[in-house]
Amino acid sequence: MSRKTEQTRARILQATLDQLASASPEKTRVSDIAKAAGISRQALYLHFPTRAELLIAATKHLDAQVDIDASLAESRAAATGEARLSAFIRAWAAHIPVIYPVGRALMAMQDTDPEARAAWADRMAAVRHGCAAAVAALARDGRLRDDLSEDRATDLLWTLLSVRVWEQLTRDCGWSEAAYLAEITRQARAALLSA
Amino acid sequence: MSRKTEQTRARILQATLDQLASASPEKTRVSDIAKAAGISRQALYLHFPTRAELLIAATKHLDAQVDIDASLAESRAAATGEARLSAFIRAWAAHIPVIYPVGRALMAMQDTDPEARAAWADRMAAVRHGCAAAVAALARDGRLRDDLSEDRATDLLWTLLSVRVWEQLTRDCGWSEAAYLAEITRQARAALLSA
DNA sequence: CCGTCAACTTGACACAGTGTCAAATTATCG
DNA sequence: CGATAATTTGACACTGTGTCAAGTTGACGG
Repeated sequence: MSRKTEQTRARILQATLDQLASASPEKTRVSDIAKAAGISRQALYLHFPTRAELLIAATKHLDAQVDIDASLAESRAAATGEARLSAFIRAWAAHIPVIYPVGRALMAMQDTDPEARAAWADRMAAVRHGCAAAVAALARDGRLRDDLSEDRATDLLWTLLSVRVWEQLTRDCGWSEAAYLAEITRQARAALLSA
Repeated sequence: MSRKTEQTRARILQATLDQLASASPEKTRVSDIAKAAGISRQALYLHFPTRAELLIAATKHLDAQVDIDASLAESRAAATGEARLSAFIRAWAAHIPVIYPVGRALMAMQDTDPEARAAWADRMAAVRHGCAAAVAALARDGRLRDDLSEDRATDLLWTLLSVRVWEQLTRDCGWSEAAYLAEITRQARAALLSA
């Protein structure tokens, strides 16, 4: 892959993210993205075989830029389970708005494209993994609600932290991100911690 | 509107609900529904102008069949705010699986069709109204968390009871409906009630 | 300075699904 | 039975994705 190919590829990916962020993701067409990248629609297909793969690649491109692992470092380093839970929620709450535009596009494709479905499921599985780690830390401290298995607790936390919940609270209900963070943290503690 | 027209209309609506329930709603085409109803695709368009309107009509048809108001009677009759909350959640939890297939189809169209969006938003607004009533009853009893406005509390309950949350817990996580009901009720109490 | 090869453009087309139209046919109802 | 409403058949426009082929541009090595 030549220097130029790589440059164009990056340009397309950036144009994809820009376009998704500015217009409603669902009605962003391949031709819109190509135009934003300054190439023809057909040229875009020389780099990415399908719309779904383009979106998936854009997600990875975004990941490479933001380095989610760094923001999770605080969570991993936490001394107690409770601290770990708080730090995890804080990191994730800060991350959602970043991935939301492309996430929305990917979610909208879930029904029609199995690849997009798998890609999004994969990312959500990573979040679930983080939830599970926080739950395990709580359990280790003996702070997990005793009528809840770790699996159930993970399901609950994962659902509480889902993009859909964030979307409804911040977009439909108009909550600020700070209000979301505060209330969801409280909610997660109420859901998981023993009395 | 003649007898026959009404019969056909009802047959189409029922076929729509059946089809939506048996196949994945997003990929149920107008032609599939017409076939299930035993008429031609074009004949279906004589009764419903667009796919969106058909889905909306199917939702109303379903409503007429199930009589949601009756199941909410217990909630409205509740003596205390807490009883009202529990009864409301119970009624809604029983109702979600019923409306889920058509709701899923409507949700999938939200991005492309403004009418479908409005129709679904309207139904969700009705749920929100029920949430608000339960919250108001709690407030009247002085049982509402004092650091929460009624609006905020309603937002929270409404989100907790959203179809997406139900979907994730019961479909993705495999929770039984009973488990969903128990945990969401607990969650709602933890979210709203003062200590 | 000139080929060559890769990247890109232009324009055409197939395909699926929605929605529209007109003409012919079949039911239904008074 | 006859008028009219309901339905069928078949064709077509439109949108967006994805494919294909032929021609153009430009960078780079010899």
